[in-house]
Amino acid sequence: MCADTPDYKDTLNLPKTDFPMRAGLPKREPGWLERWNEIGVYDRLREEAGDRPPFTLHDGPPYANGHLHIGHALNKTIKDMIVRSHQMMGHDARYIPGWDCHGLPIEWKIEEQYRKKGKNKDEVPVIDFRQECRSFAEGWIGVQRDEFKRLGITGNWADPYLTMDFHAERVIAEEFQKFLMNGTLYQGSKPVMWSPVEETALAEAEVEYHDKESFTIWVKFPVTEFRLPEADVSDEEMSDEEREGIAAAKAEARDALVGAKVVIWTTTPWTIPSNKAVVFGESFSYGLYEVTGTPEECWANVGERFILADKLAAQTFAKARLEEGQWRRVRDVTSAQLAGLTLQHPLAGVEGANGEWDDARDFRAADFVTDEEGTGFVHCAPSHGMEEYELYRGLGMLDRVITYNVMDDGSFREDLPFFGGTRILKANGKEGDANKAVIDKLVEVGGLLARGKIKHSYPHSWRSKAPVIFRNTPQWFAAIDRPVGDGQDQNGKTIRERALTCIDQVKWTPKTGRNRLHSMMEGRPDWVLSRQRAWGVPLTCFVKKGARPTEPDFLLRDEKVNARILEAFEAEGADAWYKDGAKERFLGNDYDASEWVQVFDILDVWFDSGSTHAFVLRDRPDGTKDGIADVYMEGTDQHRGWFHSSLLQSVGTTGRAPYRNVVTHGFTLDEKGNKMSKSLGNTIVPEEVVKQYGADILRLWVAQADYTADQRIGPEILKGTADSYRRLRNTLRFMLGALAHFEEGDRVAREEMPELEQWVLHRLAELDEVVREGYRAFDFQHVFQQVFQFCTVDLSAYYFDIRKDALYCDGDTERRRAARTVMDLLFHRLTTWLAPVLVFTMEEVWLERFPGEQSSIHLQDMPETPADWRDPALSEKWQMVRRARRAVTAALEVQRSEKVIGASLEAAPVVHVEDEAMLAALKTVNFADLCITSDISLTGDPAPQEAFRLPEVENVGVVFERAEGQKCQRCWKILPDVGTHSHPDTCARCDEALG
RNA sequence: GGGUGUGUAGCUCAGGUGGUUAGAGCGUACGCCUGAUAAGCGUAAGGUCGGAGGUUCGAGUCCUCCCACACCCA
Repeated sequence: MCADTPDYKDTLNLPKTDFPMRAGLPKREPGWLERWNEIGVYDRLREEAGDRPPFTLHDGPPYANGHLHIGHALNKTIKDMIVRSHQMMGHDARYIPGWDCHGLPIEWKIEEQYRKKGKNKDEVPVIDFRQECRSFAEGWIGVQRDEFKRLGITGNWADPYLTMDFHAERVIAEEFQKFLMNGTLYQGSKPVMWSPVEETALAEAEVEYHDKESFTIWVKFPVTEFRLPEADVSDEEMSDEEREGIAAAKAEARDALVGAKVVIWTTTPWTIPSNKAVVFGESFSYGLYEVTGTPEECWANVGERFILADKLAAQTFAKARLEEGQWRRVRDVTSAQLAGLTLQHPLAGVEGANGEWDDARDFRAADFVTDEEGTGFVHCAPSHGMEEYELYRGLGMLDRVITYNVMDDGSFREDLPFFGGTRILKANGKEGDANKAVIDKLVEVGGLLARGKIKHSYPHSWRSKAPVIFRNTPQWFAAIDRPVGDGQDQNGKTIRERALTCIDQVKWTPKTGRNRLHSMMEGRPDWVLSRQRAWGVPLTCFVKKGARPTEPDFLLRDEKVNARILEAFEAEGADAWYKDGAKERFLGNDYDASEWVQVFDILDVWFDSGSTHAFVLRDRPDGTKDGIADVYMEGTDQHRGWFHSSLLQSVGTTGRAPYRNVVTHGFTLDEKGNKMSKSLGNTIVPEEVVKQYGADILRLWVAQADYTADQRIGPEILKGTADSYRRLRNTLRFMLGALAHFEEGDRVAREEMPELEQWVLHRLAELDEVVREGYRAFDFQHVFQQVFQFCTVDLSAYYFDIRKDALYCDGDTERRRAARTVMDLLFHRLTTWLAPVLVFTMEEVWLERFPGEQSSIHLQDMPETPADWRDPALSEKWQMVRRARRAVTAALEVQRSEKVIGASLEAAPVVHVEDEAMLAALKTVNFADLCITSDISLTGDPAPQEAFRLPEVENVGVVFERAEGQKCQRCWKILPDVGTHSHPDTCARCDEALG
């Protein structure tokens, strides 16, 4: 540049904006939150909803306990993006956040506080205890609400739903009463972990495992009979010889097996009196063994025969003190033969037993038998073991195998022969006398083969540190295969039938959710509704004193009693159940209170949350018309949790599902795909991310991940997310700069625009469909990826790069006005499309252009796309143009790397186009502008040998030529006419622009 | 131990019904620009498609087994 050439920089229309390149989100986000609060965005959208179609995402309530972790953040962010995107697509999208308030973890915390103060829970009145639980939950609700809001989650935070609201407690009780009245409620029993010391049932989370030394015994169960299945000899095809052979073999086996003893091994001798069966493993190899010699002290006799798993025989005999050579294997025992055996309890027929154990024991194969330890046979006391209980429940034989031998305090019932009154554990938790009594009796009757002690991991009470036992306890169940009988049978008669039918009326995202829930529903047992706890909604019912559960008038079913309970709960909460005189109050004058027992179990908290559809969707003014939610959205673990209990509950009370869509997200893992844990030090806490990067980065991480599967998060991933954010932010910043002082009068109609602008509009029309379809399918990842790539590939690297020349250097030309019109249209679309994800940043961008106290992107809808923007023919033409451009750009790159040129404006290449259609197309556009060269020549002549070609762009050869002329000091193009105009060192265009 | 699901470049993801040298963006390296400047443009490197068998003329895509991780259950 000559010394006397003016500096033209100030005469250009350079981008002008105060929008900062760096966001400073952690500091600035709270300001926008404050602003939305002042505007009252959520409420205003509700007020202005008019006849917008409603859209309701029903919140699955988090547990009101502790600070938020990354899973909470993921969960609520997805929900928020669903709600916001539907709002902006034209719905009235409502969202009422909720909290799950009742239940064990809160009870614990309160008990823990008691222990610190040296107080005992049992000495505190229940109502006081419940009140403390309530305040505890309230405290955490406040904390979590603030933490959720900080993430930019919108919703009715002023009036959330709580499962401990009085109305909620009333509805939960009311829903329970529906099960009471329609006959699906019944009392049964089930083995649970029971602490004899505290005389209470324990949940899995309330036990801890410690090493414990236990008695271990090997017990003989005599074989009394052997019978092969009839089918074996009645086969018509069989010859007489075969028949005789089988009969002979059968007789031989019978001689060998009857009188032999099946040996079981157990570490809980006290369960032997409750034994009802023995099971074996179908695939193990078993043998018949005979004792051929014995040492001095031994409980086996010469000639005694035992059936054992071959793999475990030697070690069993060793425990019985037999030495090598004092026993021999006689023969195989096949599983078919095992199945033909009949067993007897070792105490059968013993004098003084009063026939207690005389019935034949059930004997069959089961899949929980192991051949790793023991004998290959497992003794079953289904009252004291989960696996055995499940086995016999599945067989429908529970009534034959359930015993009631063990009392609350761990003692045997008084009338149990030999052992009545003995205790498994003493009151102080130490070993009682029951095990010894059982062992002694077995020795006395010759029922024991061996004994020993073993150290093993065993569950202990978290509170008393004493060992626990498995014990069947009375519990309340909802029968899921019994006809409900409420007349709402359009989807089936029983709860299970209805649930299975309804699953197929729901849309599952991802689709695999359907099968997950379906298989669970097919296989699940009756719903155990009762918990022996204090903080929750009680099972509001009465049972007749002295009546058995099977008697028809066992349960009190009276609408008037129910109504009194509900009225009290509505006004006073479920505490009313625990107040003095509650029984008399609710039973009223119609019943003699002394004849009825008030039930004090509380409902499974899954029943609470399973009922939210009733007290939220059905009952709230901002619920839904039909009580059904458009969407339930939770983690995949909720197939067994909330999706499951909500469906069971809803189907049992309304006959249909409470949701139309079920969306699930996976779990959040660390960067390597492992579970996060404090001990591994790989946890990412939302609060930290917000502090370091801002909530928008966390939200963007959610949008970039495939949330339907497990996702990963970690320092590197967050850094990548922040990088993407910056790229996008700068693109928006450029738009803002280009739009400075844009006015309505500058607007140019589509048909007046250059084709390049029309092509951008075509892309916008395409994207509009992608965005809306994506949001409707809850597929944020696809939406964001498409929009983001559009911004980088189509805008930043192409359209913006090309139009910088016109935007900066043109005077008030139609070309420039068209470009700015497109910028404006882009602005409205990009901001609204991205607002559901980047709630803070899009507000910032929006306010930069449309400041104002009441202004907010979140009050906007996504603009409709005019039908004529879509122009497939134009699009096809411009794909061709862009292909040719790629060849030119690549050709220039060669010159650049060889230091022939720096900027592309130094070039004016000759482009040989050997395709007529392409040549014709290129001639209709300003190809030099598109390639950002000072000039370009188009020719149909065949390209010379030395021309540059791209293998993927056929029929185009580029011959490099340097641009002729001088550099225009204003627009930097190199043109021949520079210097011939009134403004020194300018080209014609710039000269005119300068006026 | 059982059931379900996931596994494609450093990162986030595309890859209808099996068919040419497996794609994109980000990041990285290098170059250009210095009028989007702690920015912008371009080029390049980078993958035994978790592993091993099998079906097929041909498999990231179908089948079997295995491995890793996760969730649910026992």
